[in-house]
Amino acid sequence: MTATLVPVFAALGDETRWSILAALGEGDASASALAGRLPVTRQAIAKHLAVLQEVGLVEPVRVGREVRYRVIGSQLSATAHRLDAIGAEWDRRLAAIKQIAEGL
Amino acid sequence: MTATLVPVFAALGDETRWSILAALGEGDASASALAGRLPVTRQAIAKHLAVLQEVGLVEPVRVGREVRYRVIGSQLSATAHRLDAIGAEWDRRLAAIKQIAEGL
DNA sequence: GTTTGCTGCAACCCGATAGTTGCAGATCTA
DNA sequence: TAGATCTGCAACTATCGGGTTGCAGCAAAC
Repeated sequence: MTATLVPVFAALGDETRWSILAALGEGDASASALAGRLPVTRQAIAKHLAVLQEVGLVEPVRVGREVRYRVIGSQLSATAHRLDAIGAEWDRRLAAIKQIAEGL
Repeated sequence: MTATLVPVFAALGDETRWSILAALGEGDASASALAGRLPVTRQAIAKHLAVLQEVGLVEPVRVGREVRYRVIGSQLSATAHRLDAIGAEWDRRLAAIKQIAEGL
């Protein structure tokens, strides 16, 4: 269902990919259309879109002869919640360790 | 204050780094100590710790002649919340676009 | 004061990946 | 049918990053 967490972060760890996501945020667009707005080649964008699709952050939609891509915001939210849970767990555990260390 | 978002994700996009974070979750440890538990060299771990420190996910603590590292869970939570906000914003905007597209 | 153990720096290797150009195939339009 | 566009595949380059080994420096222990 949801992709494993780490590859999602790897996908999000690239500026160009965020530019693409930002551009897609203003409406679905094809790789060619995005190439007009961003300072990289269509093929480079196509590769990035493949990566984003792989981890479920984006989804292709055929419209005639072109392939538009749409951002899946819920995947972003899901990832955020999993990360938040981990962060909270860490704080909890570290607090426990700290108490032990303080001799309580 | 909080590091820019993208480098944090880049830091979280590596399995070994998660192993290190997980190991640190059971208590602060030095690079040498971690090298005993993980299947990589001390220097490799040192590099990873430098990356993690750079983005504020981890914090060094001198203890005598060794340098222990501690996870900063709150940074993880902060990142999660920023990501969640972005995801929600995206969903909101895309819903609006969808309504427009449906002629409403 | 010598030995032990931990840190830090530098050079190096290699695989992954961001980016490019070029071309072939498919599809809409005139 | 011909021409214009958009996609997809392949080859190639170059940089980055994860990992290694080796060595020098320094703090603790004995």
